[in-house]
Amino acid sequence: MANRTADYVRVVETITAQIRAGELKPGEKLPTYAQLADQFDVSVSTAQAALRILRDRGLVEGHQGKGTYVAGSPETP
Amino acid sequence: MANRTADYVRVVETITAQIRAGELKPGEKLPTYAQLADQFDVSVSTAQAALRILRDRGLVEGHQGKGTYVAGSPETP
DNA sequence: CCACATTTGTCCGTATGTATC
DNA sequence: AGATACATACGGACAAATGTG
Repeated sequence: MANRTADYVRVVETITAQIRAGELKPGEKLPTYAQLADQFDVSVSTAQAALRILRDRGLVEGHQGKGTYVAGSPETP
Repeated sequence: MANRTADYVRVVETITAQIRAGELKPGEKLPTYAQLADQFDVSVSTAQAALRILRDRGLVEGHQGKGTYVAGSPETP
């Protein structure tokens, strides 16, 4: 027992909470893969896996060469 | 045009279609990672990534040591 | 227009842990 | 005790898009 939460789940939940709390607003840019990996003390691969899920859930949108942005803005579709 | 679909997306969509078509019924066991990787001609890592998304969407449920099963059965929650 | 750095996106292989049989 | 199978984590490699000089 004492189920340890997986790292990528923690990243997903933390960012999700920040969005729902309004700390990250629609259209706003998230940190890069490398920065998130550094902040959460995980590898870039793990940070990518977390963002992949957030993309799949429609919470964020990634744009190659630019960055990852919070979805929900009227300008994003 | 000619949008090249990512391998893991193709796996996700194929399995999703099979479930929605009733080809894979709730409670039924899916092939193993290795078998799926072989069928779709992708690596095990890619097959895992696809199943991770299907789990995240609640379409399937994984059980360590047993296998991955189609969700929606009254016995699965 | 071209070269370069940055950043996201995808894919692969491997290692380790945990649960089941 | 050993084999099988899912779950997580890491690192490396390459492509594609963007922005800058």
